[in-house]
Amino acid sequence: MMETATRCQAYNVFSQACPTRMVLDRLADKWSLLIMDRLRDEPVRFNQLRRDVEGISQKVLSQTLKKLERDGLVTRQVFATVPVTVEYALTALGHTLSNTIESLAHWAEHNIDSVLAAQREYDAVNA
Amino acid sequence: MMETATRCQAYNVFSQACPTRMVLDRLADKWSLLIMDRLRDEPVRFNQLRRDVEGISQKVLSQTLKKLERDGLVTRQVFATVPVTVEYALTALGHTLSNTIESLAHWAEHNIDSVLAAQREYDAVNA
DNA sequence: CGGGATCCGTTCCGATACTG
DNA sequence: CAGTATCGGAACGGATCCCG
Repeated sequence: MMETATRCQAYNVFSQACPTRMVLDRLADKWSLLIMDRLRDEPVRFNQLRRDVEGISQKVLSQTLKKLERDGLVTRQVFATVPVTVEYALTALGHTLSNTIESLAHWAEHNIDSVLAAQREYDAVNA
Repeated sequence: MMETATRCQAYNVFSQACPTRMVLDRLADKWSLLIMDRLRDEPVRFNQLRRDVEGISQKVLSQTLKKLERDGLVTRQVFATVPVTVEYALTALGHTLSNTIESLAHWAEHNIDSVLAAQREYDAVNA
């Protein structure tokens, strides 16, 4: 388990060279987790994804999907219809991650009120 | 549970107005999760945090801590020593989130090899 | 020690236009 | 339908200087 030279020790998770941090850095953007969450239950086509993940531009969607595909989390399948159809889906690896994403979403759902309350209080004090 | 007007339904997690997305947007930056992970076990002072979370600048650390404090995830305690001492720590709310963060870190630790392999393969094909 | 203020390059990102 | 290419503004983020 610890034979990989680049793998960080537990006490060194914060080092820049730590691969865990590399993964975290890659996923900690505005859209990646959201897109993966949308793909959790079914394959989705490009423009459908664009409509469902509200607010994302087509450029950024394209870029993000490419990164997720490169990381082995998402597959891109082209169907030779006219016009062409492209389906994006989670890989097996992607599915293992989506469980964690869901727990993050659940935390947010359950604690949004506390967060909003804290923000209001903070803003009231720091007027 | 669903009485809050701004809370999204399960089928609408991707809407911009969804509070779950607001929380996700806030945490999905380069440093927030990393800082919270460092605070998991003990309160940490500003410059110690700066040293431990490798690569973060003092400006960005300061900004990120302020946001985390505003969200009610982190507390800031000032001690009137000379020179002044400031300790950052997780709130109770912050601790409930840190469990999820840890599972994300564990996923990364366990699957980094698969991700790196996928990247190499992708780069080889798209030369 | 724990920041704030400023400057400045880079990256991000949205809008628009175009293509197979 | 599923993208790519280009442009320009906005936001991010690092380096430096300064202060209580």
